[in-house]
Amino acid sequence: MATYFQDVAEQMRNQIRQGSYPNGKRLPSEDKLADQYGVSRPTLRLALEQLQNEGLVDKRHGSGNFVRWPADRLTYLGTARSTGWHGLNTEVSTTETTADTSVAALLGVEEGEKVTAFTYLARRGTRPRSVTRSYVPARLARLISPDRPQLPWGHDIRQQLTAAGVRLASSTERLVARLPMPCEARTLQISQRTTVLVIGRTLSDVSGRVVEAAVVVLPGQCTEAVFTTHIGLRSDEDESSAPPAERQEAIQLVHSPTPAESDKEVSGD
Amino acid sequence: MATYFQDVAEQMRNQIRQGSYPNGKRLPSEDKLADQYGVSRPTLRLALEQLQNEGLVDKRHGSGNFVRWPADRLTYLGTARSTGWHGLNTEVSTTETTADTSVAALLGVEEGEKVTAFTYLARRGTRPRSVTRSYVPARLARLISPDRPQLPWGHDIRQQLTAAGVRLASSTERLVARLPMPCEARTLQISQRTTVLVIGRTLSDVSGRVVEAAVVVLPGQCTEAVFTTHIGLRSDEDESSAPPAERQEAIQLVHSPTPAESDKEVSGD
DNA sequence: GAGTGGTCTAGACCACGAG
DNA sequence: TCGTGGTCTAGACCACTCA
Repeated sequence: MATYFQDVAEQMRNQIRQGSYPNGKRLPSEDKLADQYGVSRPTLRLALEQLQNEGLVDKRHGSGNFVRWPADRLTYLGTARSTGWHGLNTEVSTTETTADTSVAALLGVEEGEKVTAFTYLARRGTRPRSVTRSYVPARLARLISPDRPQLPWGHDIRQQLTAAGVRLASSTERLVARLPMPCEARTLQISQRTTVLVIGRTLSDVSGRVVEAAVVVLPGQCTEAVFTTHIGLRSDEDESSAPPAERQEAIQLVHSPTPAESDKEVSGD
Repeated sequence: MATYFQDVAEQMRNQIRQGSYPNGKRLPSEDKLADQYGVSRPTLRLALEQLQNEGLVDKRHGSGNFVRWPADRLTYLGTARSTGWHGLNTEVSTTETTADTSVAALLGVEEGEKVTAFTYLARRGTRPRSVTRSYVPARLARLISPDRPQLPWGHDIRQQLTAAGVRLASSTERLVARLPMPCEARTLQISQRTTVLVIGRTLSDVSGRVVEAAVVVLPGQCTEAVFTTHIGLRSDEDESSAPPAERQEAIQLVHSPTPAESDKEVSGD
């Protein structure tokens, strides 16, 4: 009933979970595995693709396929409980730029207006685990100096805004599961065929203006996002105030890293 | 520079977005498209798979590939603003069963204890758009009667609990992007190779007990999830109270629709 | 340079849907 | 029944990694 590649995936999954292969160990080459399971290499590769999407296998071009078990997942914590996260080291870079169409729409400013972009790259060890691009209108950018960020998804910007006296009112986070754009795949060092979890976030102050907009891209295979809602006060009433934006086609990391390196790519390791 | 299948996908994407194909129209057969773009059918199918994951193409076995543009997305609204949703018709079925391991863990009850499961199937037209399985401990089940649900993801259960006097305190929603289990793919009528967005939700009362646990499975290609957080009160302080559960391997719809067929499915580990 | 995964081909056969 | 998409094969060549 099941297909070949599902069968093979099932068998390999069990092998890995039972610990037949230790974590970090290289699997036999795809040719050998194909022989071993009696299928062709394309079919075997479908099975590996499944396991990769489950976070059980880590493919490395030129090196091999590696076992990832237990498949540790990162947790993205929603705005309500944005605590720090251990085991990730995060780099930030700052760029002054102008809002393109999608950023302008998110931030609620005119297209071409000046904004400051903060790019967070979080790694576990040497492997990238998330990219965040956070945009702040120029008028607020001077309040922020993310030197040594403790928080991998730009939540320290919120803290700094608060500390600087900006009165924040609400945060909206919009999640989509999709395949990565080519540049995202490259930056995160994942295949273009594995899913990413994309979070578009806007932060508003008490006057309703958006003071920060961000896009977080996380490899679907090894992350989850958690949101906690306190139900104490009846917050169901005011839902007519801000209809959730009917058209927003693609939440995407608008790849324009620093104008200088925009032809070469970010990366580095 | 780019690969063939990305190139083809790009071209077809532009064609579709420019409206060269009207919404709902059948594309030429894969053989013809492969000829047309000068690639083999497997390569063309990779391109189609991309577009399918973007929600631009609807594949129907035996019938053809159909244009879906504009690619309307459903919006899952997090607990804070769980309003109704128009254009979906939802069916519910109720099952009394006993908690298996994963349900027991979610609900915080003993394995084997009696629980009531509500299964929501939401459709747009005839096509399924989400499956929700909501579990309530037997002691609370009598409070609930989801006759004619207005809400496709079981949020009416929360309303009924509130109406019955249960004092709710918080809701935690945990999102993962992954490939569907075979049974999920069948229920949602999607390919096993397109991603789903899975939301695990637990609802706790003021005493900290979990009163409802649910799993929502949404086709990634055509849904997004939105969470809004009000920042008025400082909710950052109490985050030590409930650490977000270190191990929860697979949030999955534990397919046991009718107890009868539960012996030959499921899997797990 | 040897070995690995990434991409691609040109076939084949099966399962499904509609007339 | 016929055309469609779903799966699978056995090769081929390229790009990457590492010794």
